[in-house]
Amino acid sequence: MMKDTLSLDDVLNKISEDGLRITLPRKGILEILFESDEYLSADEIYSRVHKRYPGVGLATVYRTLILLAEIGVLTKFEFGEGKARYEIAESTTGENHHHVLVCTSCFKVIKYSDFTSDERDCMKRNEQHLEKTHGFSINRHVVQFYGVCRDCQRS
Amino acid sequence: MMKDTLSLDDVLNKISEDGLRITLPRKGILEILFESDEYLSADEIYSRVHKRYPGVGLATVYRTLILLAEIGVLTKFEFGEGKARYEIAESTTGENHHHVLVCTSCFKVIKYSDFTSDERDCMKRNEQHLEKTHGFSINRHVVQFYGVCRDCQRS
DNA sequence: CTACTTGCAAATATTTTGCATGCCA
DNA sequence: TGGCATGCAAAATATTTGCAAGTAG
Repeated sequence: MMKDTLSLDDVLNKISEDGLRITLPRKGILEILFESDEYLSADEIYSRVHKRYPGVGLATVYRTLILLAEIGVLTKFEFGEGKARYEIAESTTGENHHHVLVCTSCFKVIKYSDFTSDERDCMKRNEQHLEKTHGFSINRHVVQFYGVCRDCQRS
Repeated sequence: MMKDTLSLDDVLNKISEDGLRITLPRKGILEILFESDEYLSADEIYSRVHKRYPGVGLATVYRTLILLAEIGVLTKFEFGEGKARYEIAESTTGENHHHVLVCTSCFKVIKYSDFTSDERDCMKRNEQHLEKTHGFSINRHVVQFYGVCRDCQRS
């Protein structure tokens, strides 16, 4: 039985197990991602990593993000801004549900976890139903509510 | 009480009511969108419109999509491909829920409407809860299940 | 008429790729 | 040491913008 949340060491182990190399850019990028509790874009990650480890280049950030998403330790999101954002996956195997509130005016993203247990049950039932009826193997799901936040409503 | 689904005429009326002009490019783009039941990207819309009305340019397509999304007759989506896709909104005022199954391998998008009524109720309850607790004014929501489709599982 | 729209080309923004060099295991 | 990784620059994509010319109302 796997832990609920991934640690930096879990990820480094996973990288090794997959026959990939643990390098400074990879560690740096993971540090930044683990330190942040927000969805980060590639250039945000780049500027933070590059400040700490000046050798690291933008192309490596992109390549690393793709690779980490492929091995399941990162999740990629898009919120209508025209660029992707990333976050450490909750786990490589278990639940990966991402429920957010997005402001279409300022692109603030609020993750909410105060959903009722029936939302969870409902999504679970649905996932099983869809896997069966459509022959999909489902890995994760995303629930996004789009609207205008309190601050933007005032202006 | 408004109709459930938007017609081309509804949209043209809305454009006029908003003080905007009804032009050939705008009509052409709307024709294409109404004829398709899939999510279309800007360049897909462009090539179809341009074939029918050779004068229409790509920049106009982009500008029109932004404008139509702003007045609420189009909805913009992103499925992790790195580009946006658009669809006629279900209505300018009522329910705008979009539930899909996305293949992360081939980017096939399946809209499903065979969700149980409790999924609908659940989302509705949640929406109201979130509006209250976070002060958002919510316009629409998106539910996306990501996985691998039957065809891609074979390869 | 007049101001909203358009087409085209140029500018941005984001992401990907080629290739010689670097460095982890 | 061998081959995966990296950095840089260039390329590929996607989207936006400036501006003169067109046209709907």
